[in-house]
Amino acid sequence: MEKVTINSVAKHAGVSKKTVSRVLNNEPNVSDATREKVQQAFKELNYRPNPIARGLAHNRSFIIGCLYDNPSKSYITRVQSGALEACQDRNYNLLIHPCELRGEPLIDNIETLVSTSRLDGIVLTPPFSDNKELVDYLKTRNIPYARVAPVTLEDESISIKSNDTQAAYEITNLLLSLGHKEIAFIKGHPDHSATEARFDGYVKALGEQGIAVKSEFVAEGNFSYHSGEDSARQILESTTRPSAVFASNDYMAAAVLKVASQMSLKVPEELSIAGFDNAPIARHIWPGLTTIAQPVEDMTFRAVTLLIDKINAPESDDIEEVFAGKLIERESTAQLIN
Amino acid sequence: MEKVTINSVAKHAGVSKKTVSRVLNNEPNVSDATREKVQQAFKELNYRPNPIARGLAHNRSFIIGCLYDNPSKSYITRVQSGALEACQDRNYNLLIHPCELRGEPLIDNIETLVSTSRLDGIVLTPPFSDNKELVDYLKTRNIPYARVAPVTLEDESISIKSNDTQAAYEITNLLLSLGHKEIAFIKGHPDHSATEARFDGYVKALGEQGIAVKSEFVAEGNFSYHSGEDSARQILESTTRPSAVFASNDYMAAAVLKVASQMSLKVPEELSIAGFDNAPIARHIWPGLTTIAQPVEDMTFRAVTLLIDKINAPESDDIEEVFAGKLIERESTAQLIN
DNA sequence: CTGAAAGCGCTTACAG
DNA sequence: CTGAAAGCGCTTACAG
Repeated sequence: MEKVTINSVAKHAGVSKKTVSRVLNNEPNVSDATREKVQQAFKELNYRPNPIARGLAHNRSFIIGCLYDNPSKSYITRVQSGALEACQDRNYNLLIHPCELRGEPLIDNIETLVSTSRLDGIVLTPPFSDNKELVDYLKTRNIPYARVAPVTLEDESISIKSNDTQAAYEITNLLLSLGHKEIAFIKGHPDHSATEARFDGYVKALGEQGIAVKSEFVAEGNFSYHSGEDSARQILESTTRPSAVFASNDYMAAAVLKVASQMSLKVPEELSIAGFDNAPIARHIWPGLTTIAQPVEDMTFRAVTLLIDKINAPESDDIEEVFAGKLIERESTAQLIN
Repeated sequence: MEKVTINSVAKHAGVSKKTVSRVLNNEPNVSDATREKVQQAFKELNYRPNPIARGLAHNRSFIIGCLYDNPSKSYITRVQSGALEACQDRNYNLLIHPCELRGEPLIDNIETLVSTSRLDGIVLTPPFSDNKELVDYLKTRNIPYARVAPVTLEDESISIKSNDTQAAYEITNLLLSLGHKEIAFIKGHPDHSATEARFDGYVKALGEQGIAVKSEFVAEGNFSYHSGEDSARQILESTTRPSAVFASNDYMAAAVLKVASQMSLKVPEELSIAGFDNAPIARHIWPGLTTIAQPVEDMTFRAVTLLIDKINAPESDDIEEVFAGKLIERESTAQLIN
């Protein structure tokens, strides 16, 4: 295949390459006749602009980086899918960058990423969305970024929030309305600020019913299946066993279900279980998990879209939006039987 | 931040930019003294070569595309993780390209991808690894590619194979050795050639024991959880119920477990279940699934590594390697009780 | 062993 | 409305 460049097109259309460039970028100041002639040439030669050359001239890479450190593969896939869609809409590429928060020095790692890949912008997912050090670094380096689901860190930047506290409040209220009073809670990873947010919702709902939070009913998990197992044992083997467990993600909730099976506790008859996230496993196990569905794809799509807009109009205002989660009732929760 | 380019380095080190370029690319013909001077300048200025400029000059993008259409998110994540590692080792970037085999015209889609992103190479995962049309297109376009887990399509190219037939044979033999004779099978998606390969292993193992394959024990799934559910109902509600079900991936096996629970069939006491892939769900449900672990990350890592080598030495021979799967026994299979 | 020139395919000022 | 020149940051021939 002979290379088709802006020069071939210019020659073919009998205009200068600058004019071709103008048509390419939908700039004004081209006569309709010329524009059509050039577009005709595009078609006839099957011309595709070379993004690398364009990137060099613009000093842009048209690449967005996506930073994550999350144990949930389904979460990551959903994040990617939303980010990818937003990139494709605007002719950007997506670079994925898994990275351990507690691994090698974070800032060094990101510094290398940014300078070797010349990212135009970066989208932060939990737990990075709340990482002050990182956000500060990006700010001083003047690298555009957007945050997905930040919780604790207030920051003037594109922020697409979820309302974890409200969602956890709703799911706890569901359990309360089913007659449960002894409701245990399994916390997530301490590095993720959603952990506290979800716990707050649980505490708030109990508080409104005048129910005290019992420390033996609160276990420290870390969002992993394994931690859910340990937490479930600790909770279910305590002398006063709860009638419901609210695990702050679905993996841990699935682990509670496993432990319950092993202890021959029937779910939901003898134990109600609720999760969070609506991960695939929530509907792939039996009984299916009552949980909160977060619009993860939509949130990431929005974050990346706003990020790209920002890159192209740096003066624009930073936007903060909240996307609500949705309660999904499945078979793992039921009315308390006395 | 002032931009640090090859020119700044050259000025700082008191040499020409060509010499800097030579040091950068580890070319010979530079005196040790000069080389050190330049490297010193790299450090002092904290110089990072601009890959876009390099790409333009080389007519290279240093980007590898990863093509997939797979219902299993965990499979995709594992593929990505292996590919990413290989790319990072060699300073390439990874572009992910989910794509529906039966969606918009495949070749058009890939044509657009290749020409807009200027991929240097592309790694094909199932079901694309066996897609003759696609492989032919890449060949005529002279785009380097590597195939992960191809089965049916013979092709002179980098191919990292798994041995699905052998693995399915082993898992069927395990069930047979546990005393099972009535073993049902759930097939995968007809577009994936692993589907037939796995079925072949099942047929072979039964054949060696003189057991006929009963058509009512073979269900047509498509690798999705939902298809597993339908298949499980069909099989378990038949008049002569099997004592074991071998589903050709773990999602479908998990669905069999769900249906068994709903029918109050105890697993593994009354029904043994085996899966394939060792997806996370295999150990996240209870009882855990007996399955085959494939070294997916290693396979993809190897494929991408060889692909990048090939890009840099187009004359090199194409390599074909086979990676074996490993049988993992968990709680979902047990000795047949009469 | 080292460098000046030209070029990769596009764009941004600047002219007209 | 259109174009000739210079440049993005690097590399590939070609000289010396």
